[in-house]
This record gives sequence, structure tokens and C-alpha cells, in this order.
Amino acid sequence: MYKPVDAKVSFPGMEEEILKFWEENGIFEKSVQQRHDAPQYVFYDGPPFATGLPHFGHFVPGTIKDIIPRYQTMKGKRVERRFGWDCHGLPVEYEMEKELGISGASQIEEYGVAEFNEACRGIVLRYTSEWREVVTRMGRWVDFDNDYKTMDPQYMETIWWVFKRLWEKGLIYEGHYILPYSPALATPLSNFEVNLGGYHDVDDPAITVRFELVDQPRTYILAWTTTPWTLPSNLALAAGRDIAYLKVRDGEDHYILAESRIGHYYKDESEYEVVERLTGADLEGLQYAPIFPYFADLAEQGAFRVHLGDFVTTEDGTGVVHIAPGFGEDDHNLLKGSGLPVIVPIDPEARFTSEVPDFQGLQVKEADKPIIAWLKERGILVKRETYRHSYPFCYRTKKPLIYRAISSWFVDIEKIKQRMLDANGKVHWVPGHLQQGRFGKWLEGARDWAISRNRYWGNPIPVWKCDGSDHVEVIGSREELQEKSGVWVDDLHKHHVDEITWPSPDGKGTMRRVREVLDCWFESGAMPYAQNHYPFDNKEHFEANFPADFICEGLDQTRGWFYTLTVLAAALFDAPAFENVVVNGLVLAPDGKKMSKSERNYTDPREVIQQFGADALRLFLMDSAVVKAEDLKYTDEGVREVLKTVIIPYWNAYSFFVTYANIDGVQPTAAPADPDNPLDRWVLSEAERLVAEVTDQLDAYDLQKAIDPIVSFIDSLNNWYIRRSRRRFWKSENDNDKEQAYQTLYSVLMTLTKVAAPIIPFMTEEIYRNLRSPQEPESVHLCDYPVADESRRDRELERKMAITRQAVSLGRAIRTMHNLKIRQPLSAIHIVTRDEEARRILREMEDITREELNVKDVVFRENEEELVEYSAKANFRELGPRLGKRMRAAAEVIEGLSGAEIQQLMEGSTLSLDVDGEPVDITIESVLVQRQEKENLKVLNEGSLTVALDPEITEELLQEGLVRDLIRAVQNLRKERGFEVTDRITLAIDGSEEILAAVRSFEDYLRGETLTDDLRFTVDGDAQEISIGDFRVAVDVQKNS
RNA sequence: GGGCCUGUAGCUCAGUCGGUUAGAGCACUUCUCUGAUAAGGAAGGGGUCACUAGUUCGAGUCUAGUCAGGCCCA
Repeated sequence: MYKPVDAKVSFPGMEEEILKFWEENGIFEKSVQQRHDAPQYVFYDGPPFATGLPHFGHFVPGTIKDIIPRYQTMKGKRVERRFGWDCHGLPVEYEMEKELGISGASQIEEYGVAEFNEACRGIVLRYTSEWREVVTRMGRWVDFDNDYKTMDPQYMETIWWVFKRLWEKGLIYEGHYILPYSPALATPLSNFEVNLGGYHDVDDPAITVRFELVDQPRTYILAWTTTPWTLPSNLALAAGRDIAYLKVRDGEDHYILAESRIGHYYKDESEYEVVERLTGADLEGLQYAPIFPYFADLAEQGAFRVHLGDFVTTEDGTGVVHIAPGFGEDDHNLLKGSGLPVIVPIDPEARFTSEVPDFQGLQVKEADKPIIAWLKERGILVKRETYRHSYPFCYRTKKPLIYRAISSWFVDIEKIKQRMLDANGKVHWVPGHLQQGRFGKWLEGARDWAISRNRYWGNPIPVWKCDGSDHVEVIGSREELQEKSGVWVDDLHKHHVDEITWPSPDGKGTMRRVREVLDCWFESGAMPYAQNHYPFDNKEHFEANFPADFICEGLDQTRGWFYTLTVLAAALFDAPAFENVVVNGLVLAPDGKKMSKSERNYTDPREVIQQFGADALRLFLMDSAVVKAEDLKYTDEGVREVLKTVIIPYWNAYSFFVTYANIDGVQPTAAPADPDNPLDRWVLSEAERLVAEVTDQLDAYDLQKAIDPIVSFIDSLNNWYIRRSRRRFWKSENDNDKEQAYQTLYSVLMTLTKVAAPIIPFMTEEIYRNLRSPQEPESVHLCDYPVADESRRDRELERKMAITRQAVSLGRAIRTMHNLKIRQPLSAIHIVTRDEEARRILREMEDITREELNVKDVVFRENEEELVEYSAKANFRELGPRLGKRMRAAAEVIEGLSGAEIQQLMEGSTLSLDVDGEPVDITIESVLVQRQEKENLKVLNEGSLTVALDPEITEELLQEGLVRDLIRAVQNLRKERGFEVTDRITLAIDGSEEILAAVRSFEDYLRGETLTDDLRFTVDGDAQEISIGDFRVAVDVQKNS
């Protein structure tokens, strides 16, 4: 006996039971251990920030990260799966700042770096238990106990090793980076923080100043700026190579500015005279006199010249941009490599230093007015306006930010770019366009990677510098640090290593660590090495585990994890870090917007699981383009739909099998060796096809395409195989046919269950556990994945059944059209086709057709021309390439072909058509034959198939129809009264003579169908009135003891 | 401003190498079937394939541009 199946099972409840079973029996661990000696399939888990709770966005990659490893495990691989946590970084510090009510460098240092960092450590793992709970509830198998954390000492030590390797390879350098900076906080801000503060429209002074050319006295280049305070730091001007400039005479002076901007400075042409037309290229290299004296001696090093920059536009200003490399990104890039220093004459609070004595102590924004006054006094100011633009503000102090150069550490991407591109060439991307598209383009345009952060809760950059010379040492391990300093540290965080110093070997000072910490992306990119504490431990293990076979994350990781993995793997090992990557898209709320907690525009994921179950949610998410980096609108209805159309029908097929197998007391173990019934052979072949298709798609990492065959197989199984086979299961004799039916259904259910197990792990486990024989593994997830065997396919049979189903579908349609309901038996259906092959097939499947359409006979004919009229259309695919421009004319001729001519073609003749005076030979291949039912005939055509009904209903057929109606009514009564399927009954009926006569004619049929032992023709008070055709009948059923 | 993706029925989405009547599911209307089923079947309404131009005998499909949405970057 199988465990009886509850047709109304609660899926979420069942899933919880399965979770318990997995937990108590260590199934996950067994699934890895039993492949102990098998080849590895390597998966890397990208670490999430655990600063928030998991949501739908995490379920998509989480489910993919479960399906592929489960699949590979069943395919015989050993797949270790360690969960990872990203512990460092700004989001954590930001959370902590909010809690402590502090912000910015000075306040954190006042609070105490050690205290601050320990507080951060305390909150990083705040939500890990919730994560574990939700991830587990979704059915994901991943090792939480043996997880990795980027703040573990071993992890951090490997990061130091990675840094040192890069340093040794000459890939690390110190430079400047232009960052948004909050003067009041004395801190550079990340993009994240800039977005927090947002942009506001402000009115800033916009001034135009003149720069006098050294070689052409009284000739000035005009430049425009909205940040007058950056002018004292001016070191160059930039013009656009292809911009048209004018040199104009204005009184005694000459001015150079962009032609298209001249209207902004002169009301009309009478005010100036054009002296010369120039392009940006003509201006390149011109030398001008600095307007402030502070850095004038830099002229010797090449300052105060005109450069060309492609960022120069003529939308505003003069078409010439003033360049201060310490205060603008374009400015900085323009002069990078010129040898000019990046001058930043301001202190941490953005006040001018003594380098700019005239404005010393003034905060830069406050210095705008005095600077403008200074310029005006000296006749340098040409024009003063106000300019409204959107400008970033500090999220904390609400004051405007400034852009300034910050000393930073960089990875030299330029040197390894080709290696990165080569590595990317070896990666299989899903979807494929990302390889050369978004990711490839990003790689090609990648600039040097700024890896330092002026923060606290992170991995300290392991660089010590001498405070008296420029001696630098990079430390690659704790042991090395101990050798240098005599101090062993267990914890590598900033507050533990900043105080460690040692005398500089050159005797000129003390070695002190630089203050910055590493970008946390550096840490996640080093995950393949750091999670194994490579190279300090696990050397062989790492080498066997690199690169990963498979990773999966969201599209946003193109610039994130995918990128940093690629950079570090190319730099260290000249290889990709992963071979296959599945990229998922964004899950949007039902309204098409981002899911937002504050707007409450989506259902709590836990409720969804509680209502529909994790299998349904998994299937909904995976059967969508979100597994190919496209957006998905989440709706509860979508999940309910999956439940209704896939999960429940699957369950019902299983429930059907168990119900009847228990009644008959059978427990099949395999498919029948050589089944007689074409339905069995067909569904077994379809199951084989299922295996082949799903395997192909999963091997290609296309989750969505892998699910299609599962869904359609479940449909075919229910709505064709089981429906057509029902009688074989409930008939009373236990013959060979019945046994084969059980074996077949058992076999395909087991195949389906194993095939679908990685995708819907819960219900497949439940079904498997009930159906398996004792010698089979205790869990479906410990089984081997079915292997597609082409020799067990019967493709011809698959085609036959498709034709049969088409004929049946036509038959049903024609019955409906003529209002002849299925329950009314008809004497014959005529199936007409010229296609001999199709006719042969349909004849083989005649039993199915006859039963399905409730006809006594199926008549096959080939003379369709009595029933339909032919017309033809050109087969453009065949004729197009041959005829070219004459195609259109030929199509017209073909449409004019007569029925007789088309018939000749069908019989194999070649016709010669006259197309624009030239002969064109056509065969049956050149046309598409269309059939139109002749009027006044009960005929329906589709493609080459035509069906016609024999609509005559004899007295006998009518009686049989009435009895069938009556049977259905009785069956309904049985159901309403809660009888078991096997209960025998006493049936009482009373009604008109027509009904009673029909019952007498078909009494055996009625008794057999309704399991009636006693049939009575009188009824008492409990009887129900029922309509049968045009008649009313009183019916009563009683269970026999 | 740049890069990438998306735009097809009321909704969610397929649509192969360019081939002429563009499909499915949901929803809707009508009918029907049912002793596994929350289902199934038949018919029906519903389309400017975002727009414009081009290439071609032929464009939902290829090219260019425009518009809209999304993501990332600036």
C-alpha cells in the first residue's frame, strides 16, 4: 500500500514536513558526501550585505543557485555550497552612524575608531538568522555552518596577500581621485551617500574671466566657471578640437571664444570685429599668464597652457574650460601624466591654506565673493551672471558638496585589460548578449580602479610608509607583520593594526600604516581565494576549485562582483574566475515599479510562501525571463496560476495513480518491457523526450526553456494519457493491459519526478518518497538524474499521436458546431485526407478516436474533393529565392489556379505557369494548398485533414445517449453523497417510458458504470429530480453494505 | 550625456534562417465535459507588432533614426 494521498493537500504544510525530513536525516549533507570521490562542480556564492531582510530580489538568484547545484549533484558531481556574508562597507557604517547619531570622519574619530568598529561588527550579522530561515524555507540547500565572512581574520589575511601580489606585479599605485566631499563632515562621500542627500537647484555665480596670452599681449582667451573659488588653483585651459572659435577685436583688446557663444557676450555684430577664425586645434599649446600668483612658478613645468579636451562643449560659457586638476574629474584626467602636481590648497574643512594667502582661512564657497571682487579690481572679470543648475548636497549637513582630489590607491587596469578581455572571452554568459554587450563594453572602457576608502569598518590597506622618507613596505600576512613589528594580531581591523609601527630600515623615521581601508568590492572579488584562506591553507583544495563552474547574480553585478572577480582573477592567475554565469533581472512590484517597503506595493514573501508554497513561487520565478536578465513583474495571481496549471495537475496525476494502485493493491517498479497499448508506448516516449529536452536546456543554463517541457508533459500526461487511460485503471478485471498501464504511469511519474526535482524540490520529494521501492535512495535528491536514451524514443509514434489529437480536436469542434454534444453517441465520423501516411496512422489510433468522440465507427476516406474546395497560395519560401522580382506576379497567377489544376499538382504533376510572359515551372512544393469546406455540409477542415459527421441519430443511439446522461447524474449523486469510488449501490429510478425503455436496453452498461448491484424502478421520498435531455427523472442511490 | 536591455491582444509573454492569415496563457462571452482535477474541451470578440525612413520580390524579424520604460555609468 502507498500512503493515501490527500487530493486537497496543503502544499506549504507538506513543504514544512519535507524540510523537517531533510533536516533530521541530513539529506543535503548526504547529497554532497555520497559524491565524495566524484568530480567537483564548483559553485561560488556571491556574498550579500546582510543589512536588510531577504526579499523577492534575492529569491531569483537564490533559486537558480539551488537548481543548478541540485541538478549537477544528481548528474553525479560533488557540489559544495558555502554561504557567504559581505560584512564590511559603507552600508554598515551608515547604519551605525544612524544608530549612534554621528557622521563624518571627525565625529567617528571623536567617538573612537575601536568602539565604532566593534559596534559595526555587532550589527553586521544582525539578520543572519532571518536570512537562514527564509533561504532554507525557499528550499535552497547551502552550507550556513561552514560559511565565510569577509571580516574573518583568515579571510582578511588572504586579502592582504592578494594586495601584496598585485603590488609585486606592479599593478598598484597611489594617485588622486576626484570625489564629492562634504566640508562640514571633512569626509569624501560615496555615490550612495551623494544620492541620499540628493541634488537641488541652486543659483551659483557664473563668471567669465580673461586669460592673457603670453605671446600676444592684449589678446585674451575667455573662460567661464560656476566655481570661482577654483580659479586660484587654475593650471590650464581646455578647448574642443573641432569647436569653431573666433578671435574678435573689441576696442584695444582681442578675445578668443567659441563662435556659437559669441551672441551671449555681444548684443550685435557692431560691437566687435572678427579678426580670425580658429579651431580648437589652433589653440592647443598656447601659453597664457596665470591670473593668480600663487602657483605661477609651475609655468616652468608646463602649466598655463591650452589643452584639448573632448568634454568641452558650447552649451554654456565660452567653449573654453578652466582647468583645476584638484577640483574636477575632467580637469584631473586632462593633466594626468603631464607631470604637473595636483594642487589642493585647502584644509580638511575646505578652508584655503597659506598657499593662497589672500583668502587663507576662508571656506571655499564663502571665498567666491572676495575672489570675484579681486578679479574685478584687476580687470580680469569680463562678465558676472547667476546660473541655476542642480547641485549635490550633503545628506547630513544639508550643505553643498564640493569635488576635490583625494589621495587614493589604484589598481592599474590598463596593464591587465587585455587579459581581462581574454578571460571574458572564455565565459559562457546567460543571456549571451552580456558577454560582448554590457559586460564586454564595461571592460573595454574600464578605468583604473580606486580601491581605497577613507573609512573605518573595512580591511586596512596593508601599506606602511616611513614618516621621514618615501620608503614603503607592503605586508602580505600576519606573520610578515610580526616579523617586521614583533606584534602578532589575531584581528586585522583598523583599530588593531593602526598603532603597529616599526623603525624605517633607512633610519630616517618610523613606518606607519596609511589610513585608508579597502573598497569592500575588492574583498568580494577576492572571494575565490579568501574563502579558502589561500595560500596559507587549502592550497590543493583551492587549485581544484578554481575557476568556478558556475555563479549567478543580478544584472547590477556587471559593475560589481562579476567585474571585481574578473579583475583579480586576470591579475593573479590570467584566467576567468568563472566559466558559466547566469544573470538575473529585477523583480518589480505588480504596479511595475520597484518593490518598496515604504509604499507597501507587494505582498510579504513569507505570506506568499505560506499561501502558495515555495515550489509554486520557485516555478513562477524561474518560468520567466527574469532568469535572462529581464525585469519581471511579480503578482500573486501569477503564482496562483502556476499552482493551478502545473503544481496541482501534477499532484492530481500522482494522486490518481496512488488511489487506484491502492485499490488494486499493486506496486509497480518499472516500465513495462514491451507495452502493447499505443498510449503506453506514446507516453513513455514522451517521457524520454522530456528528459532529453530538460537536460539540454539545463546544460545550457536556460532555466526558462528547461521548464517548458515539464509543463507541457504534465499537461499531456493529465489531459491525454490519464484521461484516455482512465477506464484501463478502473475496469474490474486485473489483466495484462491494466498491469502495463500501472507500470507505465508509475514509470513516467518517477521520471517526471526526478527530472523536476531540482526545480520543485519539495513536492517531487513527497511524491518520490511515497512511490520509491525500499532499495532505492531515501530521497529523490540522492538519485541519479535520468539519462536521455534516444533508443527509447519513438518519434513516429509521437507524430502519430499529434495527428490523432488533431483529428479528435476537429471532431469535437464539428460536434460543437452542430450542437451534437459528446454524450450523444453517433454512428460514424468520416476522416478524410489525401495523405496516405496520415490515414494509416489514424487507422491505427482508431480506438482512441472512436472513444474520445463517442462514435460507433470511424470511416476513412481520401476523396476530400467532394467535401472541400481547393485554393492555392504561393509558397514564398520556396519560390522567392528563385523568382526574385517576379515573385509578386507569380503569386497572383497561383492564386488564380483552378481546383482541377491544384489537384494535378497534388497528384505529382508539374505545371508551367506564364508569369509576365515567361514560363515558370511549379510543383506541389511551390504552393500551399488551402481547403474550404463546401457549403451545406457538416464538414470541418484544418490543414490536410477534413472531418465530416454522420449526424443521423437512430433510436438506439438516442437511447444510449439518454443512458449516458443518466449515468453522469448517478455518478454526481454518488459523489455528492460521499461514496467511495469502489462502493456498490442500489439504484432506484422512475420516469417517463422513454427513459425506462432506454434503461432496459442498456441496463448492463448502466450497472457496470455505476457499480449498481440492485436496480429498482420505484423511488421513495429521498429521490432527486433530474433533467435528462427533455425528460425529468427521479433518481435515488443507496450504498450497499 | 554615454552604454546595454526592453517595447507584439485588456494583462503576462512566445515568435527559429526575413517568407505573406502574428501565436499561447490569463481575463471576458457562449456552449460543453467531468467519479483524479482547484481542472479539461469547442467557438468567439480582442493587434497600426511603439513610431518614421531605408534595404528587399517580401520586414514583427535586418539597418538607421525618433519616442517611451528599465538598469548601469557620468
